[in-house]
Amino acid sequence: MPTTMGRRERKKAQTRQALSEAALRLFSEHGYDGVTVAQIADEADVSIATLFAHVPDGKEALIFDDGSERRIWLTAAVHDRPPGQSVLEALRRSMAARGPFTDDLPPELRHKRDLIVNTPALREYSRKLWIACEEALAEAIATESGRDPSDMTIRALARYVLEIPELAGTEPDPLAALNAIFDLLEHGWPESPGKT
Amino acid sequence: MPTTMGRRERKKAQTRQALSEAALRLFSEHGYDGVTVAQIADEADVSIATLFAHVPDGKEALIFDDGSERRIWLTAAVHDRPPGQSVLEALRRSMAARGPFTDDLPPELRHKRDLIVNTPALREYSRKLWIACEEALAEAIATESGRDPSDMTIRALARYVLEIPELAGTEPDPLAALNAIFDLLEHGWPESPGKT
DNA sequence: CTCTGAAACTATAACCACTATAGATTCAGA
DNA sequence: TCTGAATCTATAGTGGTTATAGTTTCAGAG
Repeated sequence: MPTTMGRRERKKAQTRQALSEAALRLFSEHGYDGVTVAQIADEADVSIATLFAHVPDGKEALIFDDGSERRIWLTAAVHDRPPGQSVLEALRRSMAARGPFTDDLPPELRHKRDLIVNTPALREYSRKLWIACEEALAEAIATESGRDPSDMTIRALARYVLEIPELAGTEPDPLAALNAIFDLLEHGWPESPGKT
Repeated sequence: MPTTMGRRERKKAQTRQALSEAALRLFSEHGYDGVTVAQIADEADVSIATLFAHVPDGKEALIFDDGSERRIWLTAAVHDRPPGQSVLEALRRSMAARGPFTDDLPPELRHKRDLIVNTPALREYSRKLWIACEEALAEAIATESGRDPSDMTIRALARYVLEIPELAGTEPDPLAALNAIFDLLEHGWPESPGKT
């Protein structure tokens, strides 16, 4: 067997990519709500049934991958951090280099990111993909900090970290927002005890 | 004008309540996905068009109110807290007495709460209602703590607090989970600096 | 009390996302 | 080469949701 997949899987990947590109092109041109899945299927030259066979999560999932890349990337960021660096610091730096927080991206990806951030349905689905990593991230943090993985504090921390892209992504200065949020998570809410 | 509304608004409220009750009854009996909006409209003896006129947010919104009650309740919890009590402490106590965190409720409301917690679509919509209060809560916190309302730290705090019902609601001991999360928000993530 | 206009309701038809089914084609491995 | 599974297709259907146009019901003005 050759290292490249067989013709079958190659065609499958081609079809999936054609759908992804068609969707991104049409969304950019007419807006998310201005495009029907029928148009996308047409543009990619497949039937509607085929479209849904490739993208079981529906219309919003068309321009995303299946999310496994995110999960791997996250757990790696936690486990492979340099010595002496805290888990939160590692997550902060990794996130800052990614997603909505840097403009150091090919223009094509920037356009895609802007489309996602400015389209509620896509932003929400992006959040879903992040949240789907909650368990994996919680496990990674539990391992690294020697705590119990069922500790609610860990689950909450994982959730709150994964919520950051949606929370900070729409801010005028996303990177500053990201840093402010990580500061909150590291040190807590700095309130003077109460009113007089 | 009498203190009670006119017949018109009374009938409107009646219809809305009939829809709400019909939906709750049918959801409880056949599950959320086992009921169509047509059945609900039928049970409430109105047309489908009328159903959507009363509940513009769609099927999931049928058993919820419009969310304004939540908003009022939240801002009151912050502004009317006893002297010497911190904002987070006030929110912690208020939330603990409500929603998924106490069983001190009429059995009818308990059933409704269980239905919501166990039905993904309803749980998600409940979260939406909470998040819709983010801006109001952020403003309240900003006022009480003398900070700038556009401070990202405040927005994040508000968001994280409003995320608690969904985060802790499914835990075996929701109240303990709620307290653990509030501890995290108050004191931050207590991590030893890093690995060797 | 009556008129008038707005609001609520209705039936109907349509749109769109999504699913189910059954059959045709294509490829992989025995 | 043969067999079976995967892919794709057309088709028809379900269900949520919206638009339209017309009818009934009420509130307030005169």
